[in-house]
Amino acid sequence: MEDERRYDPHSIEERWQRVWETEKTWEVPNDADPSRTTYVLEMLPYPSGEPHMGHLKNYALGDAVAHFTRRTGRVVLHPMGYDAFGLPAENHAIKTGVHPRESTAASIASFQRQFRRWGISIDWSREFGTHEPTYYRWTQWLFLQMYERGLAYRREAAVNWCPNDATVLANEQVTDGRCERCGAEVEVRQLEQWFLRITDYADRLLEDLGEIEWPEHVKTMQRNWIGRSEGAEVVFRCESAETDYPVFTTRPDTLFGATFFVMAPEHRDVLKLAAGGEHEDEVRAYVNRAITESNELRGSAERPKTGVPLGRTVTNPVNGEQIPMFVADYVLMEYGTGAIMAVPAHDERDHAFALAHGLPIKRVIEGADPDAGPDSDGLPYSGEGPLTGCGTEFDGTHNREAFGRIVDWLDREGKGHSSVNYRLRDWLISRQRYWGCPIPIIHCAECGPVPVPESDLPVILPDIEGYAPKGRSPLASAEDWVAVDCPSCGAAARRETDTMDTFVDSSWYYLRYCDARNDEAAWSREAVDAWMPVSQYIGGVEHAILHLLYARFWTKAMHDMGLVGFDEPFARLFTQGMITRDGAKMSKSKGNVISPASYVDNYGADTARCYVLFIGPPDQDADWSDEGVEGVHRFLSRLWRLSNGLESSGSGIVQPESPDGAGLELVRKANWAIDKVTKDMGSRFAFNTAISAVMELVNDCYRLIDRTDEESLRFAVATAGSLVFPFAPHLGTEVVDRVAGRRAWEEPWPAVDPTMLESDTFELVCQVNGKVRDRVEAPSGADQAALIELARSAPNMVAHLEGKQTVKEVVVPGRLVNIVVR
RNA sequence: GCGGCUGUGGCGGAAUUGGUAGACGCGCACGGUUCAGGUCCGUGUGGGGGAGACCCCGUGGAGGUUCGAGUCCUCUCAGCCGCACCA
Repeated sequence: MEDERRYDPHSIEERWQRVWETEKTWEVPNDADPSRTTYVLEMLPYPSGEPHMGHLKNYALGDAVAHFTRRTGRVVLHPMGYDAFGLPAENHAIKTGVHPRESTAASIASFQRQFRRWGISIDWSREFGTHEPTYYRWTQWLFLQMYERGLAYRREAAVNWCPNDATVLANEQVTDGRCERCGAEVEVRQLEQWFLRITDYADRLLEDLGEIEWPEHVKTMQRNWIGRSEGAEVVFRCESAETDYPVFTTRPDTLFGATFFVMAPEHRDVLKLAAGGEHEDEVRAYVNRAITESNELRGSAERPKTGVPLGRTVTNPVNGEQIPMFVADYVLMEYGTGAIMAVPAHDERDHAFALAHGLPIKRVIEGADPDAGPDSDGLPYSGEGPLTGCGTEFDGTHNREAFGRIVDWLDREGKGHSSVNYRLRDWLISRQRYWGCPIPIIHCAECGPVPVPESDLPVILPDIEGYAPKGRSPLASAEDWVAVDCPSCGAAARRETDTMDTFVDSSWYYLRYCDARNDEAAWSREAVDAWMPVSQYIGGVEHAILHLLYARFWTKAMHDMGLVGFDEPFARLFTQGMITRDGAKMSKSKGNVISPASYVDNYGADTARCYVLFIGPPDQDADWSDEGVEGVHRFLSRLWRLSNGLESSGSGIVQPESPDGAGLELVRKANWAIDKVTKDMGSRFAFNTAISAVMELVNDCYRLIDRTDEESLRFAVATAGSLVFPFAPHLGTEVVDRVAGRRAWEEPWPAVDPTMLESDTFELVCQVNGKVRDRVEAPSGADQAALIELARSAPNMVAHLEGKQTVKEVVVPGRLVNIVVR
């Protein structure tokens, strides 16, 4: 019934998966010799529904790297876990009433099944989900370590508020200023929130980008996100209020051109300054409107510049001029000091505001904006040039020089100093959500926030009645859980009811894998130092900023606490491209979603895995094609049929002593393939060309099969199996087993026989004036003169050289001769 | 607006250091196997010209450097992504 001549991936794959499962082939010890360890890690999946094509690509990539690395003699840690807390499971619970724990467990089970069917080489002894108390106990512990060192703190902040669902939203839940779920316009509310002090690490996060091998565009994105600006803090005094107001500016060289002064609506002195003045009511109304408006609305640069005068002035420290104060929503409280000096001649925004409010525009740098019309004054001009119109010795000085001199002057006068500012904000980690890690803090009326004692960890996430948001954290409804005694004074107190952002969970999971079953500590320093940093991290670009920045920050914080001995978590990073369908992102609404499971059912895991790697360069987006899958399946079938037609040598993969004719050709091709695949895997992520090299080898086997000796063919086929193993581990194993009687994963990576990479002759390309005119067979060792002679005597060369005068002869040994003529 | 990425046959892509453009796969065409279809095997396949040997053109576009450019430089067009009132 069963056709023996037919490649049957399912029986092959199940058979080897059983071996790997029972022998625990991919498990590694915690205390491996650090000089031999390599840590290969793919970003852990968020378990929601079934794995999709992006997962298949991610883990096929990582597994190829892991397999290849193992066979080069390294001990490889290749673990798996689940980023299990998060909003989708909670939203599902709100809709269906099913506890997030149940839907998450179902999804995890599905991921586990699929990963096993795909044959991914995972050390299952280290598996965990971030929602398990044995994991989040340590998330809480680490949070408290940060709290004790002041790295975690609580303050009031503006957060996104959905008036319809009566809940706070995560930034990720706000799309175009609207609530992702109900579509209501999001408001801003001031609430007490927990933050992690990532801004303390801004400079190190920036500098250490130089030490890690990451794609340049990811580093650039992180640099832009951190947004370091150098400038100065300058003090403007408001005499009538007897208060100094510092501002941050990147252009202290334009200080003489400051003609007004603007404060953010959130600035706490705004109402006080306006009080009693003629604009008091107007200011109050303006501030009230501004602070309830969405960031989305306020953030637009195209928006007209509005604002209200405060009815007071400040003194420009360099010239003593009194300039008017305003409140305007284009100034952000979160950046700098929440107040700015406005230089309308040299700043686009200040210019727009000055025009709208009839304020003076004073040029202090010579130059004109190139985009300004010929009849305009060329303002606002933000370029460089000499200073002008200051009425001091600075006039005529180039602004670059004036920058430093003005800052020095301010410093001497006690009116300012050089300063650095960052775009990066502290990381807001509290979420008014149920399905997350509880923040281990107890609020006591007497003692304030008190950490939960270490011995009481973990603070278990309690079961609750309803998940629907009611204007406060869902956990607040678990009265029995919330009410506790203060660990410090024993008085009645209440637990913190916010949970942590899920990015906290995923900021340290890679450390836990190193020592996943430790119930005494988050990890032992020895285990972590043996494996970390991750040698190769692989995941989607969508995490280029948040996850990858948070994890770097976390590692640096752990390093400073002495918990780890390194301060970058991921030495090398690879970001994979998306798999699209008909050129578009797969989504349920487009109806173009295809699942890996159906392809694994139809063609086997090896075909599905090979195809996602063959489809194109892995860092680029690639479009899925069913015909392409069949092509890869055909290739694997052809390799299987070759192995099926051969008797096993039972003695390993052995290159024949001295093959000749077709046999020699095959042995050479096999060595060429070894060389090609090794280079493609070892020095770049070129899986697509590596697979095509094995295809070429297989094609040559078919081409030469009738003329070659069996030993050479066996060597070529076994080599093909051995080389394809990292991409198609089951078939690779099957072929090496059948033909050579060895277990592919235990075989060292094949070594090239350099003598087989060379041949006696090569094809010499003959050019005249850079154009190919002929090709001739040339001996490999021939010298330049001999090559020129050969080229000149090639038939079509003779025709092109006839009657021409030679100007120059260029020889590239082993490749070509180019004769330049007139 | 700022920053980044990508443009190569009918399609996905290859060309690692400036040295034969189009490897490999898909698709298509023809032939073989087969009762037939499919499978499988083989041959061909950038465009144009020529009976043919061959010739011309060709890597988004325009220039440039070079004996030689998909690759380096300048300008430019198109598409995608990230950030965006950050003083």
